[in-house]
Amino acid sequence: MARSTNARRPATLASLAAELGVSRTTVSNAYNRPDQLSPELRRRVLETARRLGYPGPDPVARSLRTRKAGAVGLLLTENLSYAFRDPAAVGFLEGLALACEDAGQGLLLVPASPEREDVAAVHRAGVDGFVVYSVPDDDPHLAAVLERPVPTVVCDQPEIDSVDSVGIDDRAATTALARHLIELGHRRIGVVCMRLGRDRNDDFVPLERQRDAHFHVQRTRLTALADAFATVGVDWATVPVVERFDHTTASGESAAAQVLDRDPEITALICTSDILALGAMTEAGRRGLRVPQDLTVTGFDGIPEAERAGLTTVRQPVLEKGRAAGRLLLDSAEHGRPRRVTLDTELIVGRTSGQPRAAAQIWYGP
Amino acid sequence: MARSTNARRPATLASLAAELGVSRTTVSNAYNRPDQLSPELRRRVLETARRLGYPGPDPVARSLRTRKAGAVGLLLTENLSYAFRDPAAVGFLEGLALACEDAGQGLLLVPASPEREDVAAVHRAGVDGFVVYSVPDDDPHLAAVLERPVPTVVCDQPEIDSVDSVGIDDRAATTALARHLIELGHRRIGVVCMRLGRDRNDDFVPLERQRDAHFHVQRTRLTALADAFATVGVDWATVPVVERFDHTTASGESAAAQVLDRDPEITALICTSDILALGAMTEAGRRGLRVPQDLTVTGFDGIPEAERAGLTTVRQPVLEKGRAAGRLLLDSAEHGRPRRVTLDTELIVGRTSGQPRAAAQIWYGP
DNA sequence: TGGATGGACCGTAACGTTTCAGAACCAATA
DNA sequence: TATTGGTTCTGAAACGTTACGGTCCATCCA
Repeated sequence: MARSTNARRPATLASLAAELGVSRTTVSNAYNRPDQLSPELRRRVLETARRLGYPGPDPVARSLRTRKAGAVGLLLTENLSYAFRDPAAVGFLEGLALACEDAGQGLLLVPASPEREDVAAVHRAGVDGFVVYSVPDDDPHLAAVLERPVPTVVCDQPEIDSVDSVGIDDRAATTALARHLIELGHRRIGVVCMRLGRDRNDDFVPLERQRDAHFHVQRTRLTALADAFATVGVDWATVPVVERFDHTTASGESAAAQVLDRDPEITALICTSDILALGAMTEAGRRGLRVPQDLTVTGFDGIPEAERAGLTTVRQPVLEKGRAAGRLLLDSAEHGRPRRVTLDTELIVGRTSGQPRAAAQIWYGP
Repeated sequence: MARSTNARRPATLASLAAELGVSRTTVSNAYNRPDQLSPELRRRVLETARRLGYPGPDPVARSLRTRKAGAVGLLLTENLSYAFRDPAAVGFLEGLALACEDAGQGLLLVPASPEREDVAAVHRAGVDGFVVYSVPDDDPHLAAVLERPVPTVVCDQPEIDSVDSVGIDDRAATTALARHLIELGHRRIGVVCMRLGRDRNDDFVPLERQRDAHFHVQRTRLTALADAFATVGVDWATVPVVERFDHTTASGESAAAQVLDRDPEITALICTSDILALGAMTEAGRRGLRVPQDLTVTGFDGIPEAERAGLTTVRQPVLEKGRAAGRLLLDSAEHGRPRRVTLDTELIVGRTSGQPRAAAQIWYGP
């Protein structure tokens, strides 16, 4: 059977050069450095390439030779569904994508689901650097990234020696939020937080688990809350803290319910993300609790939906965070010590925080 | 000056083999096929690797040899900001990312801004296939993708010979929407659509430009509207159609204003996306027009925000679209003719469509 | 006419890996 | 003892490209 010309072994730069009777270098130059050969020869090369079905230099072979992949890897060990549904994560992604686009670099989403222990995807990623966004500090994927000999920027992670990082001052931001609540008079509070480790624990969080939390951001916020409320005599051990693995409004609802079931007397429910807070508001409404008269609810992030809802929260510049991470990674200038970028946050006092009933009596009482 | 051992030329599989006095094959096997060598030797290999700082097989070299990049390229020639701000696009991305994750493949966002004529990024992308999402049919990036000898799936694009595609029946969906409005009695309408070509034209759209629109989806929807309204005697040439380059609610606002300025008598404003429709509602409110009593507004996509707003729209399964595109691309089974996946849509009649004033008089008059 | 200049092109040597067919060895079987 | 079968390891050949350091030759100027 005669084979069509298409079916034969695909053309390469070398075969094209042979066909033309020129050197491989010349063919390479025809694509990469048009000024290095005569226009006439270049035309012939390109025409012959078309005739032979040569699709141009193979990107992988090129990468091998030039030692440049032209892409940045993004590691976010989060179930991708949640990542794309969390406006804060999407904003980060947008910022990072913009930085990459500006630099003409691709952005590779590395397939690393939390369940999958398989680190091979990290090894297989052909990238010039990694951005690691909010993964547990004991995640094997993170370890695998750090073993790769490429620059890395971590974001919302504990600082690592000799690795650049981007983040906010979670402690200061949380402290400001806590002070706001303290000044309003809240002393009996509950907390809803995101997952604290790689294992699922949709339940109350013992002090030990809070202290050993593997998500740096969550741990820092909890500690800051504990410290702030300690200054006004609140025993943190008595504060109900509930954790949710899935980062959804539904989680916020059920977690709020769990806290309120345990201690119906709390006057404020502090959530470590807006998504959770929005769910908590739903649950409050379901119980006939008015916000903020009966219950103060706060979030964290400052996503648009929270703003619309008038949520008291901490706004953080998520897009800038992504952009900063990208810039840091792509700015290849030599730098001795690791660079740290800390972005500003802003306490947004909305309509969901107010004085607790008891405090209100003190203020407005006889 | 003595150099630290770190500064010397990085270790490779070959140098590691030399150090150990074994063949390269054996070292390769130590990483990729542990069952092919004795546990003892494997331990030695891995230990020596650690000592020499060998980070494991280079992913690019591996890709060159295996002819697998382990990643899928996504081409969306849209300003990335708008892509990440459009819930429909994010939903698509989520679906595609899920499909890739399931298959253990990476997802590479190819940096191709609409302004940038530079197609090099497409050539440079080390991927096993491409997904092309809603780019103009004359986009040079698309042409570059089609020249690459890798499988491709196009989405929301005109069908291309021998290329798989995913989409919805835009014509049928739009026709259903138009019929709904026609049955309500609307005859005098205005249209707000997304951009129709690579050039910016934030203005009214002549018939010719509608017909020659390079965005398949927009073109199809406009044609379907024209045909549907033609059946009830509406001369499409008299229908104000306004285009906006940027896909934002602000665009929806200004476009609605432009239409209403031109013809304040219209009873329905049809927008080809929910984002635009939400903006149009804002503008209607600003003018004191009640929706739907004074003005009917419709969208397209069925994003959550539209649902909350009670928008009359067409819901399309954006996540499924992304997932289907990914599955199609990654299902490497040989298939003769190109595959076409058409997903179902649903007309959502919300609170933003009603009878026009004139029609209402007919119904409820004396 | 000699020498300098610069454009056009070339040959070789990597880049770091996987694959494939087999070699060497050893134990067990006939 | 010869044969078989299995495990463990090897050598050489790709995979397709670009970097580097040239050579060659026509042209220009003095």
